[in-house]
Amino acid sequence: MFEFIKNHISEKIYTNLQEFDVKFDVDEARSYEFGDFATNAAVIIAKKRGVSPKEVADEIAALFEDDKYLEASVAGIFVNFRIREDVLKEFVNSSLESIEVSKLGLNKWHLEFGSVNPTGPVSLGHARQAAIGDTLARVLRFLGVDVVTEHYSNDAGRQVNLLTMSFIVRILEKKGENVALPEDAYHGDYLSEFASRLLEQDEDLLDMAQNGGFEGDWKVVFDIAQNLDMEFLSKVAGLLGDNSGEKKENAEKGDVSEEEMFREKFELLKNFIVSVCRGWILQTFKRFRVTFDKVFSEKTLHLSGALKEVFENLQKAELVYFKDGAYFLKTTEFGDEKDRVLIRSDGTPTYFLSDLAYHLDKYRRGFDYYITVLGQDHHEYAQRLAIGLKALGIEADKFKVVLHQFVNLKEGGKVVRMSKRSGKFVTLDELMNKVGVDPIRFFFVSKSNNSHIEFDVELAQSQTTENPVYYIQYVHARICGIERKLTEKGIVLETAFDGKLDGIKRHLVWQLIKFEKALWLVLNSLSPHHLVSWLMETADIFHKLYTEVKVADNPEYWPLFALARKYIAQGLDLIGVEAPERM
RNA sequence: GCGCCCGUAGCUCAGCUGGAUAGAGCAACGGACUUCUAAUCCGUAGGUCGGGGGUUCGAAUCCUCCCGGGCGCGCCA
Repeated sequence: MFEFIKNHISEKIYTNLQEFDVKFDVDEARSYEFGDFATNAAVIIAKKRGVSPKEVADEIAALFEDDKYLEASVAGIFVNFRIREDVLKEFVNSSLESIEVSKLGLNKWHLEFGSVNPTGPVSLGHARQAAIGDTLARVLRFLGVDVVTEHYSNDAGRQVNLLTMSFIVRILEKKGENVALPEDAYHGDYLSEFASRLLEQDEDLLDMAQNGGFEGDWKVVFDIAQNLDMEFLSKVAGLLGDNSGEKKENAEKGDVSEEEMFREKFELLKNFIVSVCRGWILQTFKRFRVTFDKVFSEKTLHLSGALKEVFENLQKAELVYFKDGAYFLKTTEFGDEKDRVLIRSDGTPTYFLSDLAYHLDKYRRGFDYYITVLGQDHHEYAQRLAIGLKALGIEADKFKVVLHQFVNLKEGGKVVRMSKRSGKFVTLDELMNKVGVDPIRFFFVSKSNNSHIEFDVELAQSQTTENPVYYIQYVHARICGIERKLTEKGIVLETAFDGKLDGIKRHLVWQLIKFEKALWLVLNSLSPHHLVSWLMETADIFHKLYTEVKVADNPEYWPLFALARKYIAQGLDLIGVEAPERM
């Protein structure tokens, strides 16, 4: 409806005034008092013609004298439009059937978000990323887009080796060994807990691992854990290349098969603990009402030779050179300030190379757009990635990165520093335990992506009733309450609207029409907060209407309430927040 | 030093593809529950839109400089 009327206005002006080469705006009027829509066409066209804006404004207004949908009025240099009452009524009655919005068409979009190293719990930063990504996915789907959501799991490389090493240390601790956790290891308590549960053969831990993709033999993992010793740990340390000075001399002498066996054990342990962490992460996201169509493992790219292929393609294109023992990509040829390493001097691929392989994989799966939601700290990386994609010769402008600012946690008026490796942070699970899902999902998408968020834990706990999310949910609960009450009394509720649409009642209908505008704003900015603004405004108008119109005495207004509930429920669903029937 | 983002009411933030008196929530103050849930409503108060300059008929919005804050500038991911 919104987009339809908008187009109707501009088309009518273009067609009748024949000003094809000017660009003017048609949008919602600045204030509801002025009208529903407004255009600045008069001032733009007047300037071009060299006449007064008033003259053109009158001309435009005259065009709409017998318009089917609108009545126009001139206010200074603007022309304002009001939708006719019968058109509004028609909107109400058809929307009671189903909410219709202009669709985007048959686009296929790929959305990647909530991608995290499977090395620990979900942090608040990732939670914001997931809330944004999931809301975008829901909105896009509502707009008719074919969406695939994907979680990319960085389960290869040094970080997961470090994780495994930390896990081994924790197991040894449980077995009574006197070991210290290295500085750069993962210090969170969860690994210690997982170690205990593994040694106790806790079935729930196995479940978690299997949810995270573990397919190995659980008994074997248990055996390995049982028989871990300090020697094993020292071999692991060598594997990490921590002490680069003492490159393994034992490799020369050591029994090859023994070395292979050690490797195998290490890989299995790694596979297990990585799967546990990934299962945990996915479980947390699920609780946060975020699910993914696909979980993509970085490791599979290494195993399939995808990295090698990308590297060789770049080599063939003569974009790679060898220097200081490492292979560099000539990103400077594409505007980067310096060239980037693809393969390190120790022969291992960088994250950059595997990420290029990952994006090529996405590209080959064939989408119209590829969205990646990342924290603001990745902004420079995002640019480099775009450059890398150009080097690969794929359509880089189909890839869009949505950056969001951080979540700062405040406790006692102080900003809490969060770091995963130190284990000092508040996790999404903990926060959900404290305040529930709804306030968090709501809060994380209620500000623009570019805006920093200050999350005050105490405030969230102590003042939950003052959270705006309840203001919106209360609309839904109130309407459900009325319906219950009236139905109990045996009052038959109207299913079609034919009352008078004036004052606040008309304002509400207009607000519901603007739902479509809010969705398109989300689409164009890829920032979900516009939808929350709409929800707030809608709740505001509804609560006013509620005090003004007593449906019990005026049952003819019931369809307006029913419609408000429908829209509020839809809006809340799109941001992943529940619409309760009572509060 | 370079790059990205931010600076709007006491607090947290909308508004930024230029337009008509700058908005909301919270906090403050004063009212409204024998009436569909007061987790609500009505009212009051609160702003040189960080600062200077520029473009324009018109700037919170665009350009530029300055000040202040966050983040990033690895053969980490």
